[in-house]
Amino acid sequence: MENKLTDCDHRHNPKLKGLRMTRQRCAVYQVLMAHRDHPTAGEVYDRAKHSMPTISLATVYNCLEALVQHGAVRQVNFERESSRYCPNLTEHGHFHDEKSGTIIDVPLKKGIHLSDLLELPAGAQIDNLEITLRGKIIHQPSLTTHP
Amino acid sequence: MENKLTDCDHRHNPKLKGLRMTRQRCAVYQVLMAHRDHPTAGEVYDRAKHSMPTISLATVYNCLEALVQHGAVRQVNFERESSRYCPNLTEHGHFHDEKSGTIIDVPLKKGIHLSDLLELPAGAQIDNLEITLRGKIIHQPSLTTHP
DNA sequence: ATTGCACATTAGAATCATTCCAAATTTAGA
DNA sequence: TCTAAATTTGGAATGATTCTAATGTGCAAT
Ligand SMILES: [Mn+2]
Ligand SMILES: [Mn+2]
Ligand SMILES: [Zn+2]
Ligand SMILES: [Zn+2]
Repeated sequence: MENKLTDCDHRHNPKLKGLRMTRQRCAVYQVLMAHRDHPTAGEVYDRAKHSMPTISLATVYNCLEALVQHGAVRQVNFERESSRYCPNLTEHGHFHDEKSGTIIDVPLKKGIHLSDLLELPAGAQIDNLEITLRGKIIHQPSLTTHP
Repeated sequence: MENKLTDCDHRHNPKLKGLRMTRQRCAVYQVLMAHRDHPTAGEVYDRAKHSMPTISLATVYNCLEALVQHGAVRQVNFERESSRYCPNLTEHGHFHDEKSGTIIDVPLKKGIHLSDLLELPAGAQIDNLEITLRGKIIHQPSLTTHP
């Protein structure tokens, strides 16, 4: 995937409106948008160095924090592992496949209300919800037959 | 709440069956059962020292790990904060009240299936589910009137 | 009740993701 | 262009957790 300069241009990307844009933030943002997976800060650092060999790890942490605060990307945590960063802004949880180590986005079904699922505390105003799943992908024998 | 010696006795507590019981594991387990809140390892350490002043922090970590592996307590993580430990073995999520810092158990409603809520990946076998909420408790003005 | 040994405890050192620091640089609006 | 405020940077600091290796103990089998 090419680096589109407009990715980091406020005029074309409303998600970044109001966030002061630096070369470094642009590079970090493009790293996340390019693969749409869930890299750690260290992995973002490695990828960002391709287009900007002088960027520092501290800056990658700073940029990721700015993007998260701004709501342009999400931070994802599994147990006590390194934080990961997610470019998918739709409501979703995360499935960690223990076999492959992959993290898979798990969309919430439409029209589901939290109060349908949980006995929420009275007066609770929910600012943030995180749903995390761990397990294995079992290969189902295909039901279709090969003639 | 009193320390009941039988808390850590395999004959009276099936949750600990098969787990080799030491004075330290008993003390740590009793700490968790006594308050039924969500202390960090450091907080468990401080409390355990009341009944066993010589216990070490490394041992508290070891005991907590053993109890978690055994399924006798649960480990709970919020973002990158210190792990917390939970004695409630029923299916529930956790609400972190940003005002008070308290963590409140949030029971799952009966008869809810994950597949009702999430578009699970095909063939996913879920070994672990974590639901984490962050927010504030808003005090509702009471609807009852005082004469 | 004794014994043997696999497993547990302990203090302290090591790890390592993340945050902090303070000096140099850059952004973006006036 | 000029300036103030924000950002970047390399390196040091932090802090929760894990590791190490010496010592101690639970408990099943005798
Ligand atoms: Mn993994
Ligand atoms: Mn808090
Ligand atoms: Zn995601
Ligand atoms: Zn709980």
